[in-house]
Amino acid sequence: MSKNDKHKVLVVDDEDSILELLTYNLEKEGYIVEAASDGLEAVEIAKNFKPEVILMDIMMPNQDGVETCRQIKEDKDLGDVFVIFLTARSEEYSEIAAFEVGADDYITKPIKPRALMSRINAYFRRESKGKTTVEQISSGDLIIDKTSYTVKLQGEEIVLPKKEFELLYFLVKNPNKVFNRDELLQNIWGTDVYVLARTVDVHIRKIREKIGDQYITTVKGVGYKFSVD
Amino acid sequence: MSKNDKHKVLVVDDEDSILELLTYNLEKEGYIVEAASDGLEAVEIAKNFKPEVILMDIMMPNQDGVETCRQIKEDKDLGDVFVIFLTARSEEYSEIAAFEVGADDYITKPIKPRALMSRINAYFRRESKGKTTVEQISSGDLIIDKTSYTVKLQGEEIVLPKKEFELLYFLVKNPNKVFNRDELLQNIWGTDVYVLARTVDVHIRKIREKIGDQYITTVKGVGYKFSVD
DNA sequence: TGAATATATTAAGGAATTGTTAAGTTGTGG
DNA sequence: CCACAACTTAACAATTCCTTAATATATTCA
Repeated sequence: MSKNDKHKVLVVDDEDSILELLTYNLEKEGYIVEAASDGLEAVEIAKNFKPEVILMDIMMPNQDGVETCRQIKEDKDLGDVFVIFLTARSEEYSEIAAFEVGADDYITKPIKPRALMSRINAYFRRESKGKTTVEQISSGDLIIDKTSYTVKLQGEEIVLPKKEFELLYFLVKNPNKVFNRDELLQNIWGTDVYVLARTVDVHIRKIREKIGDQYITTVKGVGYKFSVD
Repeated sequence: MSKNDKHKVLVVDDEDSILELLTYNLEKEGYIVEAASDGLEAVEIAKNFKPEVILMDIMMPNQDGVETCRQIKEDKDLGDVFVIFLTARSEEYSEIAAFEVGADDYITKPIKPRALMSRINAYFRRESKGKTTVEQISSGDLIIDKTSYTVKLQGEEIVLPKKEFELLYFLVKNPNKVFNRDELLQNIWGTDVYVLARTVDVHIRKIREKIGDQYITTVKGVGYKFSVD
């Protein structure tokens, strides 16, 4: 997962050891994590934190997971959060009760970190798929295809490395618009990656080397743009 | 789903809680649902109810799912019903036994309502369109035959092991599209199998060893794709 | 024009990703 | 129960990519 599209997950459990386990693994995968140790706290945190996924124990003191889920699902600001219950196999909570209040999935304890991560990753992957990003754009004699990471130039197919491709893709998506190096870094490298602005130059050169000099124009003192007549 | 094209689903399981869960979710989606709690009852109900889909546990008292499925498939009035087995992962029932008696799909417990529904909905969507299951696809000088798990390459026939074949098949079915390792795992290994992403590399290498390096392209930092001009 | 500033180019080191091999595991059929 | 094949994991090698830095070239403006 790239650094600039971090997802937010709220974990809720009354056992500290479980919270730690979940938090540790999720953060290792690059998620932003907050933790709550009962249902009341969970609702409070959720309101501000606005997580995309909540991992929550069903059995908790103060307020159980089912009730907490209902409250969260009723809140129109939080309503489309994805709620995953953690249940011990022995627990006699009815699955129906959980799904009636809008739970989306459940995972039985004991928690296997790898399985959990794969499931959460899968969720975010599904989510991001639905969005209609234009996968292929063309400009003049260039065809740029994100699904294959290739650039087609007069019939010839060129595979670009990730950064080069994304840089070119970004410029082509915004034709004739000039971006300075910092803007390009923000958009392609991400907000929390710190590399020198000059790095952009090198990538621009590599792209030009492969597709020719006529597409990307340098605007001195400002930055670069993709030129289209 | 509109009222006049409601579909009929029969659910069969010896655990009441599962029956309830399935019934609840299916009815919420607009299906007409009947329930049976063992194989004998299932056959009885099926004869009158004439469901289009049967969701059935494999392990049941009185008469197990495999035997029940066989009986249903032999009945000429019910023969083209779509049978989906529910299996606990731990169960030692072989997939082969199930498919030999005509099962069409299977789902491993624990049941995730959302995933199940999307699978059933997908089934009915396919049905209404008229199904075309492609068993053989070819690309360039490669012919890939799913019925025999073989790849024909310039006349020479190569038998691939299951995982290798399915991986190649998937890539060929989506030519020029890059998939990252997680996507490949999800699509070939399944959503609830948890193996390391690097396992994909090894399989890719084995495929390349057998068919040559020119077909599968590595897109560094992204994943793999099957390249076609 | 010449100094100052900005970009282009190249090369090199390090970081990250992938390739490859081999050993351990599991499952299957004889 | 053994032998074999398939699958998974782990370790290490090879490669590619990214970043930096150093130098060259180009542009701007006094």
